[in-house]
Amino acid sequence: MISIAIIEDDEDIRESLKILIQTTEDFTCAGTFADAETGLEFLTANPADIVLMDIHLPGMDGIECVRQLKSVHPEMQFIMCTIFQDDNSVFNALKAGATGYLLKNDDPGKIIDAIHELHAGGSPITPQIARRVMESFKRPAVNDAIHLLTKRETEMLGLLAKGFRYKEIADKLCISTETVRKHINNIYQKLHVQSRIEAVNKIFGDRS
Amino acid sequence: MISIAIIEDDEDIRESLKILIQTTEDFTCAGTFADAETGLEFLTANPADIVLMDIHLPGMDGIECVRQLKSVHPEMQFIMCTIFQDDNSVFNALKAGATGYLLKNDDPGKIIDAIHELHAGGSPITPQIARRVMESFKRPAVNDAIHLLTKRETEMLGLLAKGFRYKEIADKLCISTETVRKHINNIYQKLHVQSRIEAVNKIFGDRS
DNA sequence: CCCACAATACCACTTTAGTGTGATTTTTCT
DNA sequence: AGAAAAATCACACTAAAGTGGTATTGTGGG
Repeated sequence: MISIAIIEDDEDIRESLKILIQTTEDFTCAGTFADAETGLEFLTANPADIVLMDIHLPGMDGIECVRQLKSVHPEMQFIMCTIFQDDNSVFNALKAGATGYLLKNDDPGKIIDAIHELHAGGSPITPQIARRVMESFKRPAVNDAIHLLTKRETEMLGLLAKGFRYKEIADKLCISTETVRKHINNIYQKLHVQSRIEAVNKIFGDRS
Repeated sequence: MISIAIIEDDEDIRESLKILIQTTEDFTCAGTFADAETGLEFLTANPADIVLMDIHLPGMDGIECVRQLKSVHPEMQFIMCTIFQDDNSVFNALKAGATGYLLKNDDPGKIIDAIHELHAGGSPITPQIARRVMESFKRPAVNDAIHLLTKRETEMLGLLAKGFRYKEIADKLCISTETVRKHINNIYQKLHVQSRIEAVNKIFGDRS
């Protein structure tokens, strides 16, 4: 039995979804809420398996609500519901922790499918959204600057990135720490940086 | 007109795909190749719009081939072809730069659809693969360990991650470098690390 | 064959980072 | 108001990292 909660401000849609879920085998409705705050409060204490979450809500929006619930119950799954496919909102929702989404005017069968798909470990999203996710995930592939480095230097950089000391790198590669030092110096010159973390950021990309 | 190249070692499949493409409106076949090396050489000089790439090939595999071609022609798109849905290979192919994939026993219509979808800016992948991509993209959102840190410490860590020296951080925040040193020491103790890069990796996640 | 480059190694020296301890002030929470 | 946590500063010391120069060996490309 999959427990499903609904957070949706439009009463008609909310009730339709509720009925749809209640009349579907294996699905049970864990509660319906008209705003993020109420839903957040209830679901924090009584987690559901899956939440159908409207993106546009009065007060706190659905994306923020996902973020907060996800931080408390990481295993809870979210499907975002929107009127139209606003790529950006959906994308942000995915970043916040949602796993899928559907359009409010999708037919009931599709909604049921999406929930099943999600519960089976899939991610109900359109190819367009998939592409955006993929593009942002396929991080800048590693900066072009890496081509400036030799094989050995690249290897060094990898170990540097992992936080090994010169001595440890030297032992690992069976060379002297002086050689390690030299290689790393060459790397810094090529990349125009003067510390380990700058080199790593330059090649593998910044975070934070 | 969309030009499509095929790299596939099985002659029957290769020819079927070729015929499928040649007989479809708007599609033209830019060449067929039985191995990655030949395809790589030709396509480097004569880029196609889309490449249907087998994953398992004699010699260089399709994933490496994608990686190399993508580095030379970033705009070239790739659809991986596999016999069965080997999640891991597909996932690696996506990391290497492929945008979609299909199964060799998908029916012709589905193959045509996938190509159109790709060309239209979508990403033909199954929900299962989408989920994996999403999960790795939605990276641990910042390690839980960060909750151990105070506001000021988190701020420090952010600057540390960017590669600022203690002195620079001190100037930026108008405090003494001794204070900076102290904060950072506290961070290291809380995270059980003993260097800047380890702390950064612990919180923001490793790369490479 | 020779040159350029990569990889190896050493030394001397400076700077930055990290450790240990202690103390004062400000905030925050109860 | 009072205790706890956070933020501030200082000093002494050690360990690592980074800089600059020099030299040898092997290897691949012209």
